[in-house]
Amino acid sequence: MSDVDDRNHFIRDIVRADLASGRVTQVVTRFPPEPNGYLHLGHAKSITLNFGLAQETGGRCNLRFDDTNPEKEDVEYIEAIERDVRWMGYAWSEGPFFASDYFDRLYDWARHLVEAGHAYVDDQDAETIRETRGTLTEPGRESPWRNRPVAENLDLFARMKAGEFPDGARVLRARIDMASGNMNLRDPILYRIRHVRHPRTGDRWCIYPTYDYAHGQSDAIEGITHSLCTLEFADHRPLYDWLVERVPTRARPRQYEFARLAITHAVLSKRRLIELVREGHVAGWDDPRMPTLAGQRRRGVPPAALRDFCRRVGVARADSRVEAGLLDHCIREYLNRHAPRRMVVLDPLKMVITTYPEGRSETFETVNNPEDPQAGTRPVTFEREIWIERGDFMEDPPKKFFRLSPGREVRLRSAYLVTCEEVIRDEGGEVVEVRCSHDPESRGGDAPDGRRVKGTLHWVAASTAIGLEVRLYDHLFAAAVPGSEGDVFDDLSPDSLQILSGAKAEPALADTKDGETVQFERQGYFCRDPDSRPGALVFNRTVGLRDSWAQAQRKTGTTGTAGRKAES
RNA sequence: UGGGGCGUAGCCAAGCGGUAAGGCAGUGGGUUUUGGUCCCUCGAUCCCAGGUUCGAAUCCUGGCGCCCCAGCCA
Repeated sequence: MSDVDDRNHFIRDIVRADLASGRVTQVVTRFPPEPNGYLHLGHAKSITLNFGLAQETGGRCNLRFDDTNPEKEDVEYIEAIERDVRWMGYAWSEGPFFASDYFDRLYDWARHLVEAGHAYVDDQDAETIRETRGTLTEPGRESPWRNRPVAENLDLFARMKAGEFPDGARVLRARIDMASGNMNLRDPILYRIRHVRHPRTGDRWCIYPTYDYAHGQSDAIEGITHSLCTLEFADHRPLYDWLVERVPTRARPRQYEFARLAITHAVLSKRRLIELVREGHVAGWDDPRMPTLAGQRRRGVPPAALRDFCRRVGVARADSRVEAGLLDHCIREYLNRHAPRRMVVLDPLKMVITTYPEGRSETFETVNNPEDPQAGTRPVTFEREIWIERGDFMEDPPKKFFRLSPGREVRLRSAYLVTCEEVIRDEGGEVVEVRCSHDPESRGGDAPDGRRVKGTLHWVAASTAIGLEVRLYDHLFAAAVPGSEGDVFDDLSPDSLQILSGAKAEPALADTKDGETVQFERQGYFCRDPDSRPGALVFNRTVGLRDSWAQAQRKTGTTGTAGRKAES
């Protein structure tokens, strides 16, 4: 994993060429979210691209809210977005900016367009405008108001602004070409009347600029050099250029489009995400199963892993869908080197070491992270009664199962080699306890005679164990491409959340803070959830460890071990 | 039958006329007090068909397939 992005993509080529040719002396990009929803993985790609490009070229990147449609926008989103961008590891030196900061200038520039005969006030209603726009194969028809005198247009536009007309009564349109093959050039609407209170400008305005008009001009105002957006805006580029060339500015921002991010087993459209939240399919915007940045944060995904993911995904113009497994890989790679190890038993089975004296206990210094010597060690208490993972014991094991089974010797991590001598069951035949003998010579986990055991188990001393709730999350959608065969919600996975309430952990786990991610040895990475309270910890599974044993079992059709799901 | 894009290995993605990078997934093997990590191992002639060229994934022509556009959303 590396934040140094050495791989190339076409936008970086363009940026470097512009710098080399002197077209620009400094790269200025912007990340322009509309505050009408939470940021998600798709935005992470854009954030990484925009801020990353500015960072690596010594330029700057503005956070700019595209708040031109007060009907859908809300301050709640503004705060969430700022928090998420910061969490991704990026900062803006000035601002944040808002398109609404430019409403006055935008209005003046619109008057300028009118004066030059490039825009006019159209009295037609929405329906008429739609009908006269033509179709994909037929040209549109010009509005009867298209050739209105400049003075009249100016007057009407001023009165629109003054609030003299009701919503939808008139619009300001660019005067381009009703017969263009590009629908965006068929006299696109620049301003519409909306008597709606704006989150930031309040009631000062009742006319609001459309995206097409506001975006490019805001770019010009901010001195943006490279305006990066997704593919569906490619058709808007001619309009983007048309406007910026006719408005009184010397700035010449250029728009470049790249393919938006799509991921398997997930849905990334704002509309879908809002439905998931509103209809209660998830616990909220920050549900760990959500592809929102808030959700990923709560899931325990490190921002560095997300940046790495975006880097690996690349930037191109081909529509694509990345496998969710790539994100998992990035998360594991980062956490493997950074997350301290702890022993936690998710599905406890009691083990009594019959040869170990009752009442006695001892402490072992255990390494916190074999990948990071700096992480140090911690003491772990061992005693006669401990908890082991139920799935680590099988009375009648399949071939190559090298965990515990009758007569078999395994290692208890950092402690002793133990051999299963007896199995205790309840009336129902359920195994409730396994009894083992231990080899006192194997203190620490190695036998002095050099004999080897194939299995190493994690365990937790019974008397000092702390209980906790563990939430095992899996893909929200079972289908790789949700909705590809019907309704999206039919593809919601029934197994996306499994709650384990009886897990047992070594005491050191209590020393974590909310949001901290640790590795539960042999199981996966887990992040302490803010729902945690003293004595009632809650951990979310961020991602499971790779599990070649479970994978092999799946392949041979054998039932996998309980509580283990690596999932790709 | 309009306009704009895209098509390189299961999934991403380099390549910009000189004889197919890399990552993920998968395979086989080694190391291992996490069946984790780590280390080796194995895969494509580039949507198709013609053409230009000593030579083409890269240029030309013609097909085929997929995506986007008819919001006073962004």
